Amino acid sequence: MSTSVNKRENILQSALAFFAERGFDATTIPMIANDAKVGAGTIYRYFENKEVLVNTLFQHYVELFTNTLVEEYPSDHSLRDQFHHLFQGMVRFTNEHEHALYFIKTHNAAYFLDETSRKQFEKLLAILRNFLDQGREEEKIRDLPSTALIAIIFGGFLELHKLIRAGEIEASEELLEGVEESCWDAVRTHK
Amino acid sequence: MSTSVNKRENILQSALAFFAERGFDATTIPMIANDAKVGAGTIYRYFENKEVLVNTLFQHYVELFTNTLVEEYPSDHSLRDQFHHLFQGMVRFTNEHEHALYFIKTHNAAYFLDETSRKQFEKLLAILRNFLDQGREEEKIRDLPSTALIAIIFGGFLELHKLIRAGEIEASEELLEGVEESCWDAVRTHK
Amino acid sequence: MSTSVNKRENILQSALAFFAERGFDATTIPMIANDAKVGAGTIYRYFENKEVLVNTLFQHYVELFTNTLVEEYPSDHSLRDQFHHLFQGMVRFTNEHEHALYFIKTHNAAYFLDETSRKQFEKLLAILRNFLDQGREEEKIRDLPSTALIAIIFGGFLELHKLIRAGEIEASEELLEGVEESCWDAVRTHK
Amino acid sequence: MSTSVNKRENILQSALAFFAERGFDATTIPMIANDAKVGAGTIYRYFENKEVLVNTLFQHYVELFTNTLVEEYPSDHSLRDQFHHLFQGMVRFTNEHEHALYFIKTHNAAYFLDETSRKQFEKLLAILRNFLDQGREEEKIRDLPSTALIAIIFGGFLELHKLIRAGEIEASEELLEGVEESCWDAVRTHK
DNA sequence: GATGAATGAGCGTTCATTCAT
DNA sequence: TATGAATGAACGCTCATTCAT
Repeated sequence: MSTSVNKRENILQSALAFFAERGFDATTIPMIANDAKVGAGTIYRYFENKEVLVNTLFQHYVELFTNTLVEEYPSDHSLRDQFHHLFQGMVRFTNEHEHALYFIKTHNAAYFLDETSRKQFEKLLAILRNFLDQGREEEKIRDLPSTALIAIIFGGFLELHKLIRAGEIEASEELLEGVEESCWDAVRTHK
Repeated sequence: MSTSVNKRENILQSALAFFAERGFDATTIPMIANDAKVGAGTIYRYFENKEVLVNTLFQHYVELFTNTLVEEYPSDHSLRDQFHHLFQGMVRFTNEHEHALYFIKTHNAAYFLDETSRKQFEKLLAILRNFLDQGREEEKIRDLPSTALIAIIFGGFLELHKLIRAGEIEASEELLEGVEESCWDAVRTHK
Repeated sequence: MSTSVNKRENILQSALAFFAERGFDATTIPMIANDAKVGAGTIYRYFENKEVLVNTLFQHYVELFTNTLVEEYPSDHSLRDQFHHLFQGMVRFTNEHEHALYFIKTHNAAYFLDETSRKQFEKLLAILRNFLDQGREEEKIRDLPSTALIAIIFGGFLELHKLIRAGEIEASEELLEGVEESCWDAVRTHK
Repeated sequence: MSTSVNKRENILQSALAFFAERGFDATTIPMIANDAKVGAGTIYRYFENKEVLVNTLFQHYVELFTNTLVEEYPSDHSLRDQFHHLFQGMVRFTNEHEHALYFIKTHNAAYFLDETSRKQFEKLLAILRNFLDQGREEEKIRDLPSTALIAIIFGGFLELHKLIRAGEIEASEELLEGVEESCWDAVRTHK
């Protein structure tokens, strides 16, 4: 039981790391099994097949990320504060789950995602969209489709994250503040 | 004669579309052959193997994109004009080559790229880096690593492009102007 | 456990028979798998690839044959007795391993043999060469290159063996004694 | 016409060299076509397929060799002289057709030979068998199956020939005389 | 429940053969 | 007649998945 939970968790962690680093298609079940220190067959006791595994992983982390963004959401603070909360959520989530956001980003349009995964991802987008739509009504956010703005924030942050992961730049406090400011300037109106 | 050119071109176009949509590893030679309406073996008359095919494609489009950015570059105009030139280059290139930029973005760090491909891609980055470094000296561009800013522009634009390709938003003149402005605001200093 | 050993052994036996009968290039993995009653993939659990399989087989039987020739070698008997020992070794080895010597003969110069295989085969030749060189010093063996004499014995015996395997002649005690005498007369001096 | 004859001849010569050096299965049609300086398709104007080509070649050279042995056969000379004639025939044939005898030897039991080829080869053996049977009646040839004796001569001579081809020993007059004597001693009775 | 040996579908690739030119 | 571009069957090999232990 406790063993089982651990095994399942080990499998998920190993799979996450490989999917993020090499992608779903370049990752083999033996690789995951080996890294998770379980038999290859054991993976199939916890996950029907490789696609179920990747969807489970995707849904889990999208939900976790969604919760991170939603928790203690400062609805009654300024729009800038709300943006800060969201951006900090990204940062914190990435710190806590090294591979998760990059995995989500590189696999969110993949051919093997099922309905549930796509819907889960939609829910995440909805939160960001709500924020932006509200801001646009107040004329504090640009009159561009929310999806486009999300793309800029998400895309920017995650390409940055990729560089940090690759060791090409260092994730200092200053850098992150600068990037947050940059993203905010990308999104807000400059009357 | 003309047939051969067409076959080679068909293979390249089919491969580009699949690589962009599913990635290199998830794309099989039979998929490409079928889509290009040639026999599987025919692909090997034009390309030594799958890796040569993907490198050929990568180098071709990185070079084409680089040329697009470099052509008629307004060196003596304002930084904003230069940015416009670069952004318009992206837009034009993407209009002319639907899958190319997305393919470049999703494969530029792939394990199967050869030296030439990597160097070719470095040349492209150098152009963008030069632009940003120059602007930073003039204190018109934020004091963030160029790679990070490139990530924001590239990432933002391409996530947007992905949405356009997916048909979720429409690529109107206004939208693109708005996104350009948004990217510019992400990158420039706001005294 | 015992199953695994058997599978490996079955694969080796099937491969040996095909390699001897049709040659390495004309033998396909599916042929071997089918004959050994294993899945094609199973072969790769035991042998890294087809070349490793053929080299394993080659080395195994060359060593076995070498040992057969060396065991209880009558160094202090007459040259004729030594020849008898070697010839009997060939006969016995061929009786115990139907296809092995023919396989060795037809593949000993093949392009796919690795260093170890070549060295192993050299060791076998060295034994025969030593015997002949010693005899030539005593002027009991013809003054022809040892390699040439080995070729005559080996070639003669194995062409004979081929006929026996093909069922065209029967391997009686008398026949073998006659052939031994014939080979000995081919090799020795007739003062 | 003359061109055609040449093309056909070129194809046969190139095929012979490759078959002798690498074997039938390791030889590709493009290899032959390239070496013969004809298009790959051209080969199929002269030979229905690869197997017909190899059978044509086999039959041609077996017949040629047979004729070499039969020509000017000294029926009324001594057995030893007849043997000399046969052995000289082998030598001469090998000098005139570098790859032919080795090709015949390495392919005479191949799975792809047709009925005609096998019969042709049988005819060649019959000549040698006749010689031996006659000698045995006179009690000048050992009482061993003719096929076995042929195997010794053929096997010995051709293993020797292989060494010469490989450059491991030189084909001097003396060597050949010595080998002939050796073969003769292998075959004759030593009352 | 956990394992990993075994499987075979399907991959990338080669090459005998065909056929439009 | 001669060609070589094109084909697809079949190769060697990998790996998701199964199942006896």
